[in-house]
Amino acid sequence: MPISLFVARRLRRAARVAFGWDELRPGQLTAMKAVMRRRDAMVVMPTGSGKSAVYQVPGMLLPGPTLVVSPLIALQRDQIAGLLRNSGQTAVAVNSSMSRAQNEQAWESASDGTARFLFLAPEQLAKQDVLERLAALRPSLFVVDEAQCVSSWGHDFRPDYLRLRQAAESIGRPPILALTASAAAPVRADIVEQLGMRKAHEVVAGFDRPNIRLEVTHFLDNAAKRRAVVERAAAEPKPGIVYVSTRKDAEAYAAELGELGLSAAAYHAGSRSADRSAVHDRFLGGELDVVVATSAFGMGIDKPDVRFVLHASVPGSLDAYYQEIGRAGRDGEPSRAILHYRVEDLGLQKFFSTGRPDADTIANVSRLVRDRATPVTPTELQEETGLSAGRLTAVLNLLESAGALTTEHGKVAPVPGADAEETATRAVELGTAHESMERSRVDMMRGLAETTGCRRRFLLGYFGERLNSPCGNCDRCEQRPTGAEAAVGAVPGLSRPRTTSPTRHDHPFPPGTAVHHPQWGDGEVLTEEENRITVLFASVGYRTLSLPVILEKNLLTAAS
DNA sequence: CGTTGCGTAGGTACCTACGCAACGGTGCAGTACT
Repeated sequence: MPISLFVARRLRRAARVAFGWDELRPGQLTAMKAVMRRRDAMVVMPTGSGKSAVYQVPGMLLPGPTLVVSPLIALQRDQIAGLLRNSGQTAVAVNSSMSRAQNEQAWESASDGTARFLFLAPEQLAKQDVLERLAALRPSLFVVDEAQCVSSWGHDFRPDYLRLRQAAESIGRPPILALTASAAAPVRADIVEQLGMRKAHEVVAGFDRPNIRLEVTHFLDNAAKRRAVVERAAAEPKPGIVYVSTRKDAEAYAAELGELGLSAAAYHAGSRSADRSAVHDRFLGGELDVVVATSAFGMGIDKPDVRFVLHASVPGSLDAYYQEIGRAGRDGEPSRAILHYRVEDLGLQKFFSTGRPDADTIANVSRLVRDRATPVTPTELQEETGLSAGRLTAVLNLLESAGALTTEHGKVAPVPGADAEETATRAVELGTAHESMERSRVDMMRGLAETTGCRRRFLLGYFGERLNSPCGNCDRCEQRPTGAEAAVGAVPGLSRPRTTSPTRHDHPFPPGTAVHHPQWGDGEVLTEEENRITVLFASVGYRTLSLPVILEKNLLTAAS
């Protein structure tokens, strides 16, 4: 019998015995087989599609324990409980919420084989003693759950995410499995690069959630928008989530909705953790009509019957938007994603997307490392520079990417022969490039809000998925119900007959085309609407280009 | 980048207008303190 059939049979049997599943979905099986063949794998599957099983089933069959890097301690608890409940498997976690004795106990069960799964936050893997213990465990699989965090948090907020590559190498480099529910192409590429994945097998399931109606309402006046948010949240079928961009707004809207007699609560990182988990539990338990939340309310919210997600303000990227609206309608019933849009609201998101380390700080840290005769610990550097731990790690990450320094056994040393000035400049450039990409992601959010075409087509195009006919379930489609999308791609001044083939284009840059721009280099066309296209450039991020202009000035060339 | 809150200048005895500074999101871990 061919080996792959044999592996598939083992996987199916394990899934049946442990989880009681009669069969595995095609995406699941493909990804599991890659894991069993000790290949690196990048898996993008929607929540609720059995994504966790991709590591849980092979984890039972592989010889060594499975290490799971997971961003939130609360999420780790849920998954440990879920594993025990669904399959009887014992899993443990090591983190700061537990006593020293509890953590010791967890290490013990991981090493004697009682626990097959060990959950850790990335910050744990920044510690030398943790790495040594992990190396001794000889894990068979290195899982990065919620892997979008590598890209979205690693560059600034939680820089230890960018050190996972080194961590994996120092514990014997087991195969890496990255799991996420949503990641556009550049995010996937960033994850693969930052984790140092080799020939990663990619499994990307469909992004479309056709039961969620997409809608955007434009406002000029802030007061009018705020009134409309309250009215809409009150009028929609419950339960629902209102996303806001500040803690203050969360409190304000929750209070207003409460005054209207709704059962509403605010959720953000500024509240006490007991209050936060109470809101979480009450929402999942069906006691709350509406949660008004910042982006803190997200991962781990798996409630099937959320009927609407209302954005009181734009999120910072289509990735964030998609994740947030994706919490609606998981039961497959009709649901709504409503965005209340003001162009001014993009300002706050632009602000959030800045904050890279400045050139002086980078040069200073580089000099300090270089001036030392021996490798230096980050703690020492922190004392000398006065930078916070996170800030310093972000600077070190940039300098390391630029080839200025290396980290070994938890100590930082200069790369022999590297030009100090050149590498510092390179580090600054890397920071700038990342910031430019982040800001272009905000522009894509604007693109969705301001598109004149089908919103779902735009959104799916961003994720690299092409929708050939308009969705019929967004406000744009409803405004132009007859042959609306036949006009897509039309250049003003050219009359063209309505076509039954919506994939025909009268320009050489349909979505999916690889293109080259003299200033921005290589890119790929993502979406098209009326007389413009959106291109993702590797160097500068997303750019929206006017078709008449690029055609007239011959600005863009199709690569193949 | 836009909103908000504070202080001051203006012209009129308290209230309005303006300018400028501060603020804005996501969590881990480890330490200090009840």
